[in-house]
Amino acid sequence: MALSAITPQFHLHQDLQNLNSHFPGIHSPNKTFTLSFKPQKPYLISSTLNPPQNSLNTTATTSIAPQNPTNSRLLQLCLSGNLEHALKHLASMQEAKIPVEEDCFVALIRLCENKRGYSEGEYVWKAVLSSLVSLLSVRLGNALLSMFVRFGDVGNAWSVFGRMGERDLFSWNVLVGGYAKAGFFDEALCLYHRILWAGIRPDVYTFPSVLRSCAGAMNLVRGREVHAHVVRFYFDMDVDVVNALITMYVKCADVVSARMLFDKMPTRDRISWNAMISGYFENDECLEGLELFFRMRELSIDPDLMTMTSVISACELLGDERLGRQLHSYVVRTACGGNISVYNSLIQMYLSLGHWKEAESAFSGMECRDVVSWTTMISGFVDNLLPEKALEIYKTMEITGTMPDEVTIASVLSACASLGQLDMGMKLHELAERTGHILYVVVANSLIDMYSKCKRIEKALEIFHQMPDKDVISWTSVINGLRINNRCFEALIFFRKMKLKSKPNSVTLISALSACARVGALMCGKEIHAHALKAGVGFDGFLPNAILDLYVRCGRMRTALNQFNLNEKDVGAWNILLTGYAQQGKEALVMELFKRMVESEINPDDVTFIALLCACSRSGMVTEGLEYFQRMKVKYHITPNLKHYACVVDLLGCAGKLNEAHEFIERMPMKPDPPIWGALLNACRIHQQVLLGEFAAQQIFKEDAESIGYYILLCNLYADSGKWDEVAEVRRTMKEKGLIVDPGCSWVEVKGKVHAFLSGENFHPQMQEINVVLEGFYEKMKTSDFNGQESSSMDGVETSKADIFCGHSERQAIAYSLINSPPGMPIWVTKNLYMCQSCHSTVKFISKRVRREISVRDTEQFHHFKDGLCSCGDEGYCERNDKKA
DNA sequence: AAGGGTGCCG
Repeated sequence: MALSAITPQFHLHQDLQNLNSHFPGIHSPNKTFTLSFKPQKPYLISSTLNPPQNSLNTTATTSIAPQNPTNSRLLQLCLSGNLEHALKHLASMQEAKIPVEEDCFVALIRLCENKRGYSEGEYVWKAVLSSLVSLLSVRLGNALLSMFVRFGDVGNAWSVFGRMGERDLFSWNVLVGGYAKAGFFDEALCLYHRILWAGIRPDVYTFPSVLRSCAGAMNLVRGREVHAHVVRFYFDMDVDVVNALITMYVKCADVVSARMLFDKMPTRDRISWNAMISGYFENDECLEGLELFFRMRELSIDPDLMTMTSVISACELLGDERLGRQLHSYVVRTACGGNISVYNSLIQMYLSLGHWKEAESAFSGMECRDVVSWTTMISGFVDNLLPEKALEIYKTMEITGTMPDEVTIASVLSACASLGQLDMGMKLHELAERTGHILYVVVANSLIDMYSKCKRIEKALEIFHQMPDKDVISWTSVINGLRINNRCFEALIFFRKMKLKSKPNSVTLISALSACARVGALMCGKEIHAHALKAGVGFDGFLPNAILDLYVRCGRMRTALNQFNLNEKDVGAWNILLTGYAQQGKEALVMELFKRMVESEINPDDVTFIALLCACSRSGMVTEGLEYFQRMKVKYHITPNLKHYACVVDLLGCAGKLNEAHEFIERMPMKPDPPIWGALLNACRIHQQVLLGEFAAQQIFKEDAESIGYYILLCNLYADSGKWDEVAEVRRTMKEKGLIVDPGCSWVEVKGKVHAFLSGENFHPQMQEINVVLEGFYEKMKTSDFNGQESSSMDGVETSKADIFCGHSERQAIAYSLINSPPGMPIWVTKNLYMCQSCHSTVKFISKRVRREISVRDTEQFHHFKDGLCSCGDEGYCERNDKKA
């Protein structure tokens, strides 16, 4: 039966009459008693009792010592704390149908409560129920109420409450407190008003629970009403009640009211100070909080553990490392020194300010550590981009025998994710399954992220589908996982599904936008852009730059520039634009834009120089590129990373300076990684330097024998040099290793819908028409002199050459949009692999025949085809861009 | 006799 069934639906004026008749001094000005009653959560009860109108002054049944020896024995067992025997004794008494006296039940219930024996308590409650003739006495009922509330079982507490013949204020207070603690704030407030209607005068124990409910519901209006009640009942001088009021105001974000109360207090205890100080911190008014903390010190009131933990975490918010160190030394000198929580917040403070060495020494100096200490270290190392150290700490934690909780597991998983440590991640998965921690949403979310980042997207999807409750982060993780596993199309399908169930946040939108940008889904991206603006998050965090990135990657530079002008022009925005122009092959614009960036006093960062180096590399501007590389180090004090070195190798190598590139690698201050050797291998392919290329490949396979891209490069190197036996050898190795070439995939957006074409698959409903159209073009190409220029490279060996890794899916995409879009409309295709020379020629031909602009964006750059020409320049294309597959 | 008020980890 629902709570509302026994909650009388009072009419407002009737309530007021009631109230006025009991407390003539109290009337109902303003909004004080305008209460709304929401439908209640259902609780099973088997009583239809209404609370008595006035249950004050009811006396508990006087307790009488047990009359018979069996009862005496039970009482004795209870008093000696032997729950197990007591329960056995109870069972035997029930079997023998010996009535159990109230005293025994009360003692037994208290014992259950003290021993935290929930199931035992429930058993006793059933025993009480079965022996119950009429209604529960106040004494027995209160004991049961107290026990169930302690166990957080408000359902049973309510059931007990309903079976009580009489109740005193204690009964009401316990129940209100139980609802408040269990998070049923509306129910607690409803009960509070029933206390008033019943004509009972609340006491100092009532208000803290009621105020906690107002705070929990973030209901300032109700909180103010209760404040008015406090004043009218003359409890506004009681320190505990006023402390609760301060806390209520603080949690409802009304710090000013809290402070007014605090200032008016005739006496304050430490809790008043703590509530007010931490209240300031919670409301981001750290300076005021610190000021109050110093006032407290001036008044020689010693801060306690709670004061210290909250002030220390305020240093974290303020970024005040100096004060943090002072507090640290204060903590060491005082009694707080041995406290785990205080130390935990110190460690957290150091870690969040990036001083992980201090955190480490504070941590190692701790006499004892709890799971929070360990977890703080682990997640702190993850945040400080030191996942290896996070795993080290976790391994030590395992040795010391501390059991990880759900937060620990989530943090360690995030370390595994950033390290790509699948083995460790799978061990944690097993652990989470075994301990039941997988039921926590955070744990499952971290697992999705870990599996995605370790390239096990199927596992990630499996976990996602098994989750009973998915939150925004679950959806975002799976969308992002699909995106980073090159399954952007599916990512967008999930995004659509998500919108029906859960509200995407700005992180979700960024991930979805990035997926759109990847597959060139402009309309879909625009929709998300509009959604973001409508939801009022369009300018949150990285979202403006994600939108900019969408337009740039879809090749809509004009729209991109508009967006750029709207955005706050941070380094990120400039970098996106620079990278975009570099991909469009507009080197001169890149240089110009960089000049303007510097003029507008934006400091370039490492990414900026990657864009610049790429632009130089693409246009063969070796001198300029090397100059930028120097400038980055000398003028901007940016230490080049592996990606910069790879860019320089590419720059030198593609320009034919292979030996210089090799020497450059040898001179590197760090160990070259596979992508750097890959750049050299690619250069060797362009300039047909088989020996050096083979050397580079050897270096790569020593470290990375699983990435398919390098095998394809090597294959192409051999193919371009006519070494067909070696090609076959490499392909055999690939097959042995089970490496599968990504199927070519092209996306085209027609009428706002993205269509994906997978090479080798023919399941598109219009596939027949598409093939007819393509056949037509091939026929015409044969008869025209258009294909003359590349006939030399297309004869005989064509199928064995680089083209085998293309998939040619872009042809289908183009044919599809020719059929389905109006004449003259430009066509935009996005591709997951590099466009092969044969496709390049075909598309050039098509663009001339149909007089349409066709843009194909492959993994490397944009090809804008118009009137039989491509923006990349045909020579340039053969040289540089028919290289990597 | 019991019940209430303050802090730390993703």
